[in-house]
Amino acid sequence: MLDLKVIREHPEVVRQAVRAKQMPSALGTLNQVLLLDEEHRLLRSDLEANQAQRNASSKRIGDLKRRGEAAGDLIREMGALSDEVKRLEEKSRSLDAQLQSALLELPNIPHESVPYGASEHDNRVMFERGEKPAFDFEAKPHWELAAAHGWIDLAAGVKTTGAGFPVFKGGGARLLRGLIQYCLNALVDAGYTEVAVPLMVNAESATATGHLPDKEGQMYEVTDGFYLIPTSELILTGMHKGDILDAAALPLKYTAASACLRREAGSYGAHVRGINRTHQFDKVEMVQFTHPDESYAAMEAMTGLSESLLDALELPYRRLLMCTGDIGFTQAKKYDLEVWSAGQERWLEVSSVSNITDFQARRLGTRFREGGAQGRGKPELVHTLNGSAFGMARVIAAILENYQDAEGGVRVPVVLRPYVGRERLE
RNA sequence: GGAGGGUUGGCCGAGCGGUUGAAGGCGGCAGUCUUGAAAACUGCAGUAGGGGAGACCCUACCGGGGGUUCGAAUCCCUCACCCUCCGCCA
Repeated sequence: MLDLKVIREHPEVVRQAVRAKQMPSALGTLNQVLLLDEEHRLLRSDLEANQAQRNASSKRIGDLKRRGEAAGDLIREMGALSDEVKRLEEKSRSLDAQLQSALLELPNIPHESVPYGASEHDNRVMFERGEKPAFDFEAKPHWELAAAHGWIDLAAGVKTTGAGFPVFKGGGARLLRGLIQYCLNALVDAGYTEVAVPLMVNAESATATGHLPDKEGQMYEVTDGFYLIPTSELILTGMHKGDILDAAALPLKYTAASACLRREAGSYGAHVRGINRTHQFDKVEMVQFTHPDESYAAMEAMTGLSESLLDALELPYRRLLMCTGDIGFTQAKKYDLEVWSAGQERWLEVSSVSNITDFQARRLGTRFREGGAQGRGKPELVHTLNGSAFGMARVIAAILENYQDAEGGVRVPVVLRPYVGRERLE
């Protein structure tokens, strides 16, 4: 959610942001916000004047009664005033509700370093690192390798659940577990606090993080008002809803491994084959709460950390600076990391690091000050960031494809061997 | 699932429907005293919105939302959460 004050004072900035993010429908929302805000403010000053008079008269009635004097006239007078206050309060509530819901539909403002672009084609490749493997045999895509060895059983997933719910078995399951463990340990070593999260969120948290209102129908909605988490970000970020953090404790850094559940409505075709895109996948996520002045530096550090893991896994990758048209609703700036997948000969997005600035924090009410909740001074909104140290499925796809050998087996990346317990999967 | 009890400021804890934004205590900050510290004493301290050049002033907020009333932290309804007991269960 944006700062209403900023919208009011610099509507042109918001207008430009909405255009850059390719959200023309939000232009109408912006105008609506401006109108509702104007109306609401006028109403409030009227309301408050009436309330002030009501309070003063009530006080006088109290005085008169205490002294045993008659207050009948004043009480009769108050009836009308009180009705008016009630009417204005109701109006104000309704306007505020409309304003709040309109406000939820305005996207975050992109950072000045984000290139303008209409679609994913305008993203910029910042650099490419690592050697693409060269084979003297025909490299297979991961789904063939996995099927041949039973590492990933798509059919079993279809039987028990449905398409897009892969079952990992044997070496595949070991590789998955090893990779998760490796990433978590590395992040804990880098100063992140490990968290084990609930797999469902309530609507309030999902709204605060900007995942609701859910126009794309990305989240699975289940009974009792819960949603299955599309990423542990919702929990890691939502944890500090309403908190006033201690400035000295910033940045707070959290990491969690969790299953992620996404509807991915409308996806089809070759690019979703195998485990390129699934409804359920495991992801190790990082979240930071930072001082506003530190968030862009933190973003670089988070991205660098993810990259160092890819370096260690010896996977070739590249970093993309996402353009205005391809960064998400909540995001001010975003980098994607893509790993080269030798069997498919294409880049797979495995990580995405975003600075949300104060967009979530405002809705969450997550602030900081010297001394924390009991401290002094004005609480100020923190900045939140999130990034993945990988969607596991795609990294596994890339490992299978890049590390395959002529015999149809797959070498295990050196750093994973202690976790997987073997040097080669066959 | 059933039956009770609870939710007040950073924390603990008062609070008859009328000067209660809220006693008291703890903790915090500043000062007096002290060579320094402690103790003691004095003072300052919530959040959000609005007005004013400023001193200040107004409004809302006692778990959330509604209601009763001239007036609600106090009465009523409702929802959420927490605790205790029973049942079920990994």
